[in-house]
Amino acid sequence: MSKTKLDSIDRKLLDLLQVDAERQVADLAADVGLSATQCWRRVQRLKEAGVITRQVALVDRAKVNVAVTVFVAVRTNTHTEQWFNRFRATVEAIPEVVEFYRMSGDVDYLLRVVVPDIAAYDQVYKRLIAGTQLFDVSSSFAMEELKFTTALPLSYLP
Amino acid sequence: MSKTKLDSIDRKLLDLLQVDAERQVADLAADVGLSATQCWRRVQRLKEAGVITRQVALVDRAKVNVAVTVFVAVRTNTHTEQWFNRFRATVEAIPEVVEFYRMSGDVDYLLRVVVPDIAAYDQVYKRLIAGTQLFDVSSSFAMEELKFTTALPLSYLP
DNA sequence: TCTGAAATAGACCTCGG
DNA sequence: CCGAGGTCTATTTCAGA
Repeated sequence: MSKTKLDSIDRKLLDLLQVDAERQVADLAADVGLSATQCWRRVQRLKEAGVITRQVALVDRAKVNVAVTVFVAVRTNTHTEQWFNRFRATVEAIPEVVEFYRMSGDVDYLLRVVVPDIAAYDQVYKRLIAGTQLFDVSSSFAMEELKFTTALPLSYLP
Repeated sequence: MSKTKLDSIDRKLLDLLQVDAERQVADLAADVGLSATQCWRRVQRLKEAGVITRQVALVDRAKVNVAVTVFVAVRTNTHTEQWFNRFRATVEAIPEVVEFYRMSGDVDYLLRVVVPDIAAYDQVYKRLIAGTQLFDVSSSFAMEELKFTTALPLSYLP
């Protein structure tokens, strides 16, 4: 893996592609002031370097009936590797869990879960605690999603 | 907007496209057992119905130097609409904030922020509290991202 | 060596059956 | 509803700087 140096044109391309990956090469080229060929090569390099990992379709949460977001803060008192592996496997097998972090501080793990309603959340909750022994689980419901973007800020480029 | 009924083939298509939107129609068609034309029509309909909202490029967090994730829990004691509008505008203008929810319970708002390091987070923090009067701000750092997916679970389809 | 224009290949999308 | 062909786009090649 080479030292990926990204200049301002790469940055512009990423900015555009993070918002809409369907744009045509010629179109992008015009926006960044490059020939189509050159632009195509840039995008190719960004993919090969692993800067762009992949391209995905985003789906409307309400339209697939998972409008409810729940954050689940988990604390444990069993800090063994065995416990962790089991917990991790449990969580990864639950498709309703879309994010899963190991945290510093008070809470040990934080999960973001998407479900249709509270009843469905209860099912997920049961699956979670069935897998492993948890010390404390605290669920917070999101009332409204005010911002959600997959576009990362590009002001800190290497 | 028509009542979007999604059958098991739509579900399969969404499942595939949520993971990789670059797959070719003929390829998808083979996987779901449809003719290319029919498959193309399905995907088209999913887009027109707004089930698929758009297609984006996902970028490697480490490669663009925002490897650190911070969750910011915000509490306020100024529950006016004017305050909210100001806060919302402040938050939306900060590209480091990638998620922003209004919560029930103890915490009023939850933000997910991505930055290169703690110093950079401090800058974001300052921008946050500069915009509006906040009662309490509590930051938790993620040590490790164990799971992150943009793919929603499709077991609750309408 | 690098650029960009033009050829090629291949996928999308439309249309007739 | 299906497949075949026309059209458009990505990709490669190649001549020139």
